Amino acid sequence: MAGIKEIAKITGVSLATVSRVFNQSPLVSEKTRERVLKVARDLDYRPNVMAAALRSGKSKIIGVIVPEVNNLFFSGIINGIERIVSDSGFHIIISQTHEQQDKENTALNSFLELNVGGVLMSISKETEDYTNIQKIIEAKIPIVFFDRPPKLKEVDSVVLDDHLGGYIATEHLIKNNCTQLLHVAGNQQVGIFRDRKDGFLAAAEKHGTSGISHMVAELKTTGNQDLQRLDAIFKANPNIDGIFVYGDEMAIQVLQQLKNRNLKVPEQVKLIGFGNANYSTLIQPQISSIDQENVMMGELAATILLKKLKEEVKPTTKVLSPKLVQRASSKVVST
Amino acid sequence: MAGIKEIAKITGVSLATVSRVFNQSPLVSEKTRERVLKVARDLDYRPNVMAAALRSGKSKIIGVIVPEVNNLFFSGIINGIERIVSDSGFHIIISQTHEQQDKENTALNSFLELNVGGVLMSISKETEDYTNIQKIIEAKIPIVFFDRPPKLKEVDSVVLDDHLGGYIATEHLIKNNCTQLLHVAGNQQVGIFRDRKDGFLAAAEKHGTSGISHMVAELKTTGNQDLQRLDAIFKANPNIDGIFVYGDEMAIQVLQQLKNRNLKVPEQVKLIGFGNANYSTLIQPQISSIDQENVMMGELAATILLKKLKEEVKPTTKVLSPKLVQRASSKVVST
DNA sequence: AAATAAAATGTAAACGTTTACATTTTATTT
DNA sequence: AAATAAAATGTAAACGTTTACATTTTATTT
Repeated sequence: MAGIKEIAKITGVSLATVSRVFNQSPLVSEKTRERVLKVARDLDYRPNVMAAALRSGKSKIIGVIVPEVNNLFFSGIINGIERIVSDSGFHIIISQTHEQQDKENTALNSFLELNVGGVLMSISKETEDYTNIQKIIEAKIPIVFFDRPPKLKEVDSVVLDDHLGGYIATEHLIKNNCTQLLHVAGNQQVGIFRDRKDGFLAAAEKHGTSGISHMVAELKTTGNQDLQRLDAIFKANPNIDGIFVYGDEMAIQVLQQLKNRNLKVPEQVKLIGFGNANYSTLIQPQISSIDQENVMMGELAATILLKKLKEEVKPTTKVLSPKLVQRASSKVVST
Repeated sequence: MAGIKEIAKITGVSLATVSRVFNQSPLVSEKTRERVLKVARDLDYRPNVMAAALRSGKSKIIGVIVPEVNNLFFSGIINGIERIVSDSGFHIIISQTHEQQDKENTALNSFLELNVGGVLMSISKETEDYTNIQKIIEAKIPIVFFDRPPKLKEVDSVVLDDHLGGYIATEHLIKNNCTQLLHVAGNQQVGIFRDRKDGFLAAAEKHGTSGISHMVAELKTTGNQDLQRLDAIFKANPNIDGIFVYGDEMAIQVLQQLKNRNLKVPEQVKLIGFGNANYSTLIQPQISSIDQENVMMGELAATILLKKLKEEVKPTTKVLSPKLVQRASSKVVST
């Protein structure tokens, strides 16, 4: 395998100059640059990332930490990141936390060992101790958070406006003539679920004067108990005609419950989920949802990181707006 | 950040000896080993992976290539790999091909640049040219394939017995009193889908003498046309009472179709999918499926790779047996 | 106790780059 | 044309390990 040395010898130029060519230094004439690149191509030269990393103290690796890889939201983000990073010469290394702080710490330590050039991450639900994140920051490794930033100031992050998402979903139901609203809310320990509920409340209360009533059912577990509680609510409140569910997976199950009660969707009850998961479309009727713009989120986070790798920029928080995706489950049906 | 040099100085031992300690060389006395490890702990020493990789030509990184990360099958495999590799000091780097050969090549080249210690991969559906894989093999980098090996001899691989899976699924339907069998088959270009179909045929034909009849509907696209064709089949063959679908995602859609035709599942028609995806349980009735033992597959592939990293072992192909997971959609109902 | 073998340790070069500093070449100004 | 500034190139050390080979120490055999 040819190295910088061979290229230097063949082109009759010094090691330093060859190195400069590959690091796009402006301190090299067009003529020699071309000569060097030609020889490099001929020799099928590929820079030794390890050597460069050792000498410079920074590797061409970007560490990505997500709670779970097998999740449409996060895998979409990863795709967005890949799209941006792929032609920048950086390699991506993905770690999962499975929502466990110790796995997160292991991953962060791994990144330190690898001298990663930068980090993109979403913190786990469990994480409350930020010392490992601080280590990264102290090591001057640029880090950008997406979706779930830590409660620290002066950090870069790209997040979704979940409050707005809840608001949009609810307003959509109201516009489509729903008057008795129900929000099936997720675990209120989780910030984003709280935001979605608050968005629901804000929209519902805004229209409260015009005969709109609303209620919230908060789910605790993911087991069958929750579903039974929900069913009891449907039984006790037969007038419910619009439901906003905090997530698509639960929305599918709510749809099943409604079917079991012989409530027609969307004729009698309109339904909207959150997350725009692909299985929203596997079922009949297809379920309306709120798209989280996750690919965009990944692209943005990566873009910010790449910029930080080049120059000093002060921390920013970018807030993305979710988008309504209307499908059959919330359509107005003329009778 | 402390290095091997500081440790050597403090313990009064040479660089080489310190290095030996961290590489579990047997050529170091218990006494000095302990002394070195103690000092290392005190200094919070962490070996510089880059330097080691540069000198030895092999990095402590294992490259993993999957078609798609957002896929329960592959993410399960990744989890299996992580479980085995995590406490071996190796780092995992995951790349997706999105079933495109050029992305696969990019990933493989990336791995060469990073001097990965080993590779675990499942080739993309598109891949027919193995030159990049050969490059890895020529570079003496151990490689183990899972689920989709290339058509090369002398490679290590861990695969699923899809034929057996199809057979088990079909036999399950027959045992549960189905006599008019339908197999909804996937794209026959794909080897595993062919195997599943062959398994179906083998089981059906074995019982053909005892009044079992069977037919196959092969799907070409994933669009609505296929669903319409299927519906036509159901209409023309109202006696079908057992359906084996090549995958769970399609199985959900088949279930919808059956419901639309007012065919009761499992009372009138029994249904079984393949893959044991989590959404099989989101819907009513929950869909029976064939579990692909993917976590086990990842664990096994990783185990084989780690062994290959230590010693010379000759290529093996390990075939895993899929398992039946029975749920409501194929239960026998007493009337 | 001497001779030999085995175990433990040490020396020094090397892996392939980057980079601070020095030097040379080219372009610009007077 | 000389003086100066800017651009391009070169030199050599360094990054933190590993490892072939050499040497010393310890254990074993005669």
